[in-house]
Amino acid sequence: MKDKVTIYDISKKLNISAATVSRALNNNTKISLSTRELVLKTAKEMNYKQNRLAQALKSGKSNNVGVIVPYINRSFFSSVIRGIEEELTPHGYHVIICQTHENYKNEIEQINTLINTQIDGIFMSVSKTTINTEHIEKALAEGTPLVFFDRKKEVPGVSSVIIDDFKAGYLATQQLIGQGCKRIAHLSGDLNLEIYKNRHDGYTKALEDNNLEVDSNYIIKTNSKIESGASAIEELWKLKKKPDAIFSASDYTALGAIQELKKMGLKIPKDICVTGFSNEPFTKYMELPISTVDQTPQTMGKIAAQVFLEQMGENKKVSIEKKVVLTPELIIRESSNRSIKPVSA
Amino acid sequence: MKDKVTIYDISKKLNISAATVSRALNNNTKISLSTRELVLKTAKEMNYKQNRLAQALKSGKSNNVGVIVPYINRSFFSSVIRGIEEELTPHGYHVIICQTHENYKNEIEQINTLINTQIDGIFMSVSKTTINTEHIEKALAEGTPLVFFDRKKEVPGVSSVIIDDFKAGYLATQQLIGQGCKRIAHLSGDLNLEIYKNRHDGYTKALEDNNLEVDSNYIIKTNSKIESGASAIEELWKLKKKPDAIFSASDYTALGAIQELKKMGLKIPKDICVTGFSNEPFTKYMELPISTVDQTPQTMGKIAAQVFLEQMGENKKVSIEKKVVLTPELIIRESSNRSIKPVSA
DNA sequence: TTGTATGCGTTATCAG
DNA sequence: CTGATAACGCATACAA
Repeated sequence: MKDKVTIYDISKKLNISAATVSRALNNNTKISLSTRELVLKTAKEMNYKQNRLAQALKSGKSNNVGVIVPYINRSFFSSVIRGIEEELTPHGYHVIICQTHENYKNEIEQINTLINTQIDGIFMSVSKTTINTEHIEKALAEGTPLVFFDRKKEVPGVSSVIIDDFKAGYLATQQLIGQGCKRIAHLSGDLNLEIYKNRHDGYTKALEDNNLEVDSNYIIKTNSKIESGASAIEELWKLKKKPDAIFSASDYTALGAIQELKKMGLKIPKDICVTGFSNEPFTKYMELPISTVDQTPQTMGKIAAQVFLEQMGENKKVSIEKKVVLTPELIIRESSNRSIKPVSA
Repeated sequence: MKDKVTIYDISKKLNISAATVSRALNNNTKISLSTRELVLKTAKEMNYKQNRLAQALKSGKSNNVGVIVPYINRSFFSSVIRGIEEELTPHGYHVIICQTHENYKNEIEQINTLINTQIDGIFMSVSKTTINTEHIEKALAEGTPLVFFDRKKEVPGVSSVIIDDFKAGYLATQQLIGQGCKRIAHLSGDLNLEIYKNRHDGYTKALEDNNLEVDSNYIIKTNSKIESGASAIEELWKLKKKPDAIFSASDYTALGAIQELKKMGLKIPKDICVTGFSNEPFTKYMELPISTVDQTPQTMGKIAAQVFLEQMGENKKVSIEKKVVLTPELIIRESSNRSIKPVSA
């Protein structure tokens, strides 16, 4: 509609050159105070808006970053994105979001179109089906810095911000042992992802350190869905020795497990303790609040953004690789706490 | 790092003009099949990536849209964004996200910087503190199409996609009446927002239609927080005639109310029925699942995107104004259903 | 069908 | 301190 006003329009009106107007607007080079103020004033009067596109083309910097996640409406991911946005907005960056739907092919596609739009950086959590890292290496070769968060792959030159999933698995299991549990089952996720592998390893290490047997029958692979938790319990209850605790790598499977256990008439935490993972909002609100591990997603996003900013600050020739590992927080609630009286919420 | 390859590089290598390369790449104008294939082939070989920034500057179309919401990590908003992303990505658009933190000043700021980046359109849910609509009118005057979703303001020429909050309030209240409830309290939100006003109005209309008195003492303003729901109950219980049902405009206040009611020893739904709003994930997972209203956020996002696409298709001179009203779905769960036996989940 | 020239809005590099 | 000019990468009107 209304034609956008450019520095040219201002220069004409003021009978000065566009270059001068540009300088006045960016107030870096030496320029007379009087003309600068004049330019600033008339710019405002004429409702001038800088065209960031032209500026981006000229400078090669778009001031946009891309965030690639499996699904944006998952509590964890949207919280990370919130952290990224809040850290980057004050620095003039905009955040573009992309979803992979846990699909490797989409992930490649998203990276490519992001690169085409001259993105300044990419934040990503790889999808479950991602095995190869060629697409990531290509992005790097293209000169686009990349930061992994939570779900990472080993790629030289790529920074990452994760939590210590091993420690989280260890602490959670240790706490269950502390409640007197001896036969602790683990509902695991896709071991193709490091996070699930590490939670699993932390779990087994805790068992070993406490001289408890690691029984592969007690380790069930699940897919982070509620139903998956219920069927895992069914499977476990076919065993001769039933578990007396469940450490689930996901809150959803933990919930499904709890629902199934209750259906079978078991009392939680008296008969069996349960701990989940991720601190999904619902775990806190249940009448039987579920113990879980908080991954501090918002902080994770903020740190990832800071790592990116650092990277942009350096002379970008060297790709400094920074590995940040955040400490997870075990949140002990009623589902794994036998020492408190259950108070109905 | 590696220098980006341009159409110029291709043209040099092939001894043809850059214009021809451009045409071949966009395969619209008449061009010989042989050269087009040659260009396409060598483009791939040279790992050519189209610079969408330059293209955007040239065409005046950035292929980016902005989405402005209070907080991105709220289930409702992230689901709407998911819908928008999924509808727009196939059309080559990227989605930029902005948060207002329910702050009017931030909202203005966000709109302005979005316009500076030559965004092609804006989707937004206004913040609670937004009264004035000048900033929105300015965006329109600038030529940027805008689509409201859920939380809208009356601005001429702006399309919107919302749910029928009046109907939702009416249906929810009606259902409570159907359970035999006669003294239904309403935990309302900020009436500055149309959505809360409409839920409120639907509530009162249902009462009137059933010859039940509308008692202003039964209408408590809350802020969508859990604690707010608890204190609302405290306040209501100071009344001589206690309510026998609660229709809350938010799931969080409904949850707070339920917690407080249980603390006081009341049985839900026997002694009192409760219905919330938004279908937050936790309402489904509770041991006492909470009745609520589903706003079909993902669909809302998809429709909003479609309205935008239509708008872009038309000759953009006329700002067609489209008002879409989606039908909410009342989800009746145990907290307001006296006819089913409570089955512990 | 293809090439030449120009401009999108900025900024950087020169002169002056 | 300021002005003219080129360039970022692409797409189009026009000419050939």
